[in-house]
Amino acid sequence: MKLSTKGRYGVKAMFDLAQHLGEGPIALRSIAERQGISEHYLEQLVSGLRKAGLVKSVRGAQGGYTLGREPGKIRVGDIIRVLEGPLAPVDCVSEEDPEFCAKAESCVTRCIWEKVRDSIADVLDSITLESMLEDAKKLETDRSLYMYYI
Amino acid sequence: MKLSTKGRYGVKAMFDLAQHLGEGPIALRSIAERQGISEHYLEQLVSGLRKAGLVKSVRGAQGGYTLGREPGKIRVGDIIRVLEGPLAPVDCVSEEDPEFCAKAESCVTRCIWEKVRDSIADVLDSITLESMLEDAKKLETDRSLYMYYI
DNA sequence: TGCATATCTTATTAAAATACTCGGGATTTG
DNA sequence: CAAATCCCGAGTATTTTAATAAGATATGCA
Repeated sequence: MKLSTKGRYGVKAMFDLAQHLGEGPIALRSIAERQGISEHYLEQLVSGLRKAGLVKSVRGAQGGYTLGREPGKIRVGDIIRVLEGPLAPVDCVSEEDPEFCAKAESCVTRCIWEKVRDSIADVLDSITLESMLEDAKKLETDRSLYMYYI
Repeated sequence: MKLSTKGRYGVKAMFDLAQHLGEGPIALRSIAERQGISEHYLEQLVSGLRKAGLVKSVRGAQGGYTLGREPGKIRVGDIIRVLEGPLAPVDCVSEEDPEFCAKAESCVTRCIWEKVRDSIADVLDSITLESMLEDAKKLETDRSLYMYYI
């Protein structure tokens, strides 16, 4: 039940883009350096995000990537689904075209995996890049207040 | 974010044992046949479950396995944790000894993985073998009622 | 125009994890 | 004793992961 680096790196990279919103296209190299990710590997991940419309690219010198739409309209769930495939702890309850199983109607364990899938989806779809930016801001002021009292 | 066969087979096998409660020790071979699992592979999984006290073994002819405690006191989460390791979508929020990360205090993505972990744990720890038996019974009567009306 | 900077695309690969398989030993019942 | 069963460790084929590499394409700027 682990996320691969694809999902983790992808969320990091998208959040990095959100943090640099309005600064024009951001080069992958700078994202990779800030987040400590292999640039070439990140390239592959971002390629998928671009095809899904989550980022837009600008080629050539001074090029780079920007968010495909407003941060409030990009959910962490959207990112994870692109990079890790449809949410599903097991294939028979996949969000899209679940694997057929003859016993599905009478399967008790299936109900469990459905609940797990839905609870994960609820969490990931309730968090947007915008809400993450707000959280980061809050974390920042909390920390500076804390420093102040010490 | 997939469960491996270890977790899936393990839950199936434990539920099978619950369904045969009170029939004395159940041989692995019969569980493997009913559930369509490789017997030798299941052996490895059950070995872990035994060390964790979730099943008891009886060696020798007519031997087999029984549940280690009442079905109401065995949560699906207990089974998954034994077979798949501590719940954690990423290592830095592992349920036990999470991987150290210097940026943990100010990490926004970390909060996400914590929420995911907790929501998964909530689901898996709310389901016991006993509640699964009840669900199975209910599914059964629902299906026979349905058949009756056709 | 030409060079530096980027994205884009495909192929290859090393290492790890997964899902078994196999062989043999220990223990108990009939 | 023989059959059934659990117990244990080693070996292995396949798949996935996480990169790495090499080159093609596009663009801004001097």
